[in-house]
Amino acid sequence: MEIKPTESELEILQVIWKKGQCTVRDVHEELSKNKDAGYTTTLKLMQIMHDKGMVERDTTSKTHLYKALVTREQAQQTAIDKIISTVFKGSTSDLVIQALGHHRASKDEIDAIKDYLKQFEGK
Amino acid sequence: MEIKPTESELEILQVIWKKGQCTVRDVHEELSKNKDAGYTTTLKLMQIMHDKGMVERDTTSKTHLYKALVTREQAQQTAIDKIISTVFKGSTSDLVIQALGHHRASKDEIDAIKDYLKQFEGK
DNA sequence: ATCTTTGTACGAAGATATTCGTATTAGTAC
DNA sequence: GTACTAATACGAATATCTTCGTACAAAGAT
Repeated sequence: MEIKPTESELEILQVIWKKGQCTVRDVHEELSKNKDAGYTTTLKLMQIMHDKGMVERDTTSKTHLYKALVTREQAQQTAIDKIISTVFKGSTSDLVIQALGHHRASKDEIDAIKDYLKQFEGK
Repeated sequence: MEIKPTESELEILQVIWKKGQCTVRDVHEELSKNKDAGYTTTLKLMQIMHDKGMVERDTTSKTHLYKALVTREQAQQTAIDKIISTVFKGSTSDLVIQALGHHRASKDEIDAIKDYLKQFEGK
């Protein structure tokens, strides 16, 4: 299945990923902090996401409860694949170096990456 | 200035970045290899990119010559910033590790990254 | 000079994404 | 029950992106 959330869908997914389970109102309140859109706009988007199979919902009570079907990891992978092929000429290391260069990582983060790289030692 | 090339614009930029300087025909031939769209579609898109200030063009001769004004590095940075904030919760190291995990990097690439990380040694 | 080829300009149709108004329904309070 | 509130459903307007047909202009071949 092809996973390609749009801009707005990603904003919504972020809220759902964070809270785990959401009503439309939950999502809307959260989005309202940064952006100003009508309640029914959020509702409609979430309905569309449901149609697309990106989220599931429990409709037993009047107020529906939404959960993500697309995991954050899937979305991460899709996003990485896309930018590696479109702007990084297929080079993973270019991406990594560029990322580290402009987003000053903390020492812990650097250490985490170094640890991660150790597994390639013997090769 | 906000740089946010669309999907199609990115495909075109890739060709321009690679060749440095392009006619519409150059770009179109290149795109035709993977995709099948009309010549005037490519032309129109490049005109729009010009309107948006993404490319400049030399119109002294009948056949116009296009150059990119948006650099690959800028596009890379924009792309990274966006996915770090939308799907990686702001964590650069998550991005790096996820990237390395799914795109088996070559030994040379790994080495390049290790070298790069050395500059953080003393900190 | 005319014909053919190759190019640009431009408008408009089609596709997709976003926004919102209005109608309706379910629950709550009185 | 009636009125009020909070929710969903749905259609339609708007915006943005993509595609292409048609018109016209410049250059080259005969």
